[in-house]
Amino acid sequence: MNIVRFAPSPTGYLHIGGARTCLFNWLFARATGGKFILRIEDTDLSRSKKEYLDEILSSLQWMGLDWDGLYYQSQRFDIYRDYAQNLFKKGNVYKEGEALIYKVPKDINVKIHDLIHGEISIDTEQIKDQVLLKSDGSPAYNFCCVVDDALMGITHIIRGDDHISNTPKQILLYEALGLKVPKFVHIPMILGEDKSRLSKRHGATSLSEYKNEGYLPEALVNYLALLGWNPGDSREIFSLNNLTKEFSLKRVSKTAAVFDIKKLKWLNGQYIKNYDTEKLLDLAVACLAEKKYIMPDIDRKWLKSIVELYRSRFQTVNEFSELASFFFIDDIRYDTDAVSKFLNDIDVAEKLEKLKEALEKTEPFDIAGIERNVRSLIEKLDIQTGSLIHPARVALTGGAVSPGIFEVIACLGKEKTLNRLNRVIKKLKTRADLFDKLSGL
RNA sequence: GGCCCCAUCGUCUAGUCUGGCCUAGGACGUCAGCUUCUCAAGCUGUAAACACGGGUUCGAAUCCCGUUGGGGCUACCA
Repeated sequence: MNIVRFAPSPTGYLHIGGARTCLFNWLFARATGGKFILRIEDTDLSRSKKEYLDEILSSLQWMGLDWDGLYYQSQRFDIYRDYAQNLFKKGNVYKEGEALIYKVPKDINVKIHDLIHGEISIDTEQIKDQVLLKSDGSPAYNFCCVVDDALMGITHIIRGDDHISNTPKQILLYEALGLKVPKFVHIPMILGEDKSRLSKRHGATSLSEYKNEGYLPEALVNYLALLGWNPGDSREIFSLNNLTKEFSLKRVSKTAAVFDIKKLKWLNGQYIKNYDTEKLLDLAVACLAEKKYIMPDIDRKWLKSIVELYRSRFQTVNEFSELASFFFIDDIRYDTDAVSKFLNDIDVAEKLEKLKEALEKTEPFDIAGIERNVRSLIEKLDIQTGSLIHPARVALTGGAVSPGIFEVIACLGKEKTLNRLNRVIKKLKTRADLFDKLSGL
C-alpha cells in the first residue's frame, strides 16, 4: 500500500505551494487506495506557533483534504535521540560540543531514482557533514525527516523539487541507519509572475487570504491541480472527487509553473455560476456583514434575488459585495464620470420625474411590469431608450455599469427606487434653477 | 562561485519516453464581431510559441552535445 505524507512546518501560514504539494500527496493516496499522513514539523520550538498550526489545519479542511494520521515531531524527540545515539555507537558520527554530527563518506556517488526526473546523481564531495542532533538536543531537519518517513512507512515522498538537493543527504542517512529508502517524487515549484519563488511581494500567498477574498475551495483546488498536472485531454473542470479518479503521477510535469491569478479568477467565476445557492448566500452574507453593508439577519430571499442577478458578473464574493453594495447602503457614492456623462443635460430632471411617475403607479412592481411601463413611457416621450435608462442607472446605482435596469429596479424595490430618484431630481433641479438665473442675466 | 533541476504562444499546458499523423492543438488573458439599456455571461473569429548553435537521421518540437536563460540548494531553518 502506498503511504504518503505532507509535512508542513507551523512557522508560517499554509501557502499556495504547500497547498499544491499537499493536494498531490492526498490525490496520490486517494487515487491508489493508500494512506495520507499529516506530519507537523515543529522542531523549531521558537518559530513554531499555534496560530500557524491552526491556520494550516483549517486551510486543509477548507480544501476538503482529510488525513489518516497526524503526528507532531515535537512529541517525538526521544525517538530521534535514540536513533542518533545508536548511530553514534556504530561510528561515523562525531560530537561537536553537544551536537551529534554524521560524517559524510567521501567519494561516493549517490543516485536518486526520481519518479518524475528519472535518475539524478550527486557526488558526496558536494555534501557537508550532517548535523543529526543540535547542541540543544533538538533534531535537525534532514535527520528527523528520514527517521519519521521510515518509521511511518512512507513509500513515496512527494515534495517540491527545491528538496532535490536534500535528497542525497537523506539517502545517506537511510543507508547509515539501515532503513529502507522510499521512492522520491519531486514536483515542480510554483513561481510568481516574475518567475522567482512565490512570495509575499507577488500578492496573496496564503490560503486563508484566498478564502477571505471570496475564492471557492473547489475552484482553488481545481486550479492548483492544473498547475503541474493535466488529464491528457482538454478538460479543465475537475471536482476533488473527479481528480481522485484521474490523478496520476505519470502526468505531472517537470517544469515550474507561474501562478496566474487571472486564470484562477476565471475558474472561480465558472464555479460561482453553478454554485449551490445556499452556500453562495452564506458566503455573501458573511462578506457583506463583515463590511457592515448589511446586518447578518438580512432577508435572504431578497439577497438571493440580488446574488442571482450578479452570478455571471462577479468572480469572487468580495467583488460581489462591492459591485452590489448600492443595494444595501442608502448613502451611495456617485461616480463623477458617470454623473457628468449622463446627468448633465438640463432636461434629465424632467425625464427622471416622468420615470418616477411611471414607476409610482407600476403594480405589481416586478420586472415585467416595470419594463412594460418604462418602455411605453420611452415611446410616449419619443426618446432614445438609452437617454432615459442611462441617467436612471446613474441615479439609482451611482455608476454607469450594472445589470439590466429593470431587474435592478425590481430588486431595489419601489421605496428605494423612488427615494433615490427623488433625491437626484431635487439636486438636479437646484442646479437647473441656477442655470436659469445665470442665463437670465 | 560550486553542485543540481528545468526550457513549446504573455501565462497554464498537449505533443517529447515509443522521431514522420505538428503548415504545433486546447485553456486563461489580448483584440475584434454578434447580442444589447451599460456591464457581464454566452457564441464566433483574430494575433500569439517549439531559446540558440551544432550534430544523428530520408525525416527532429521530439534523440545527442554545447551555449544561453531561468530556478533551486549550498544553516546546529524546515
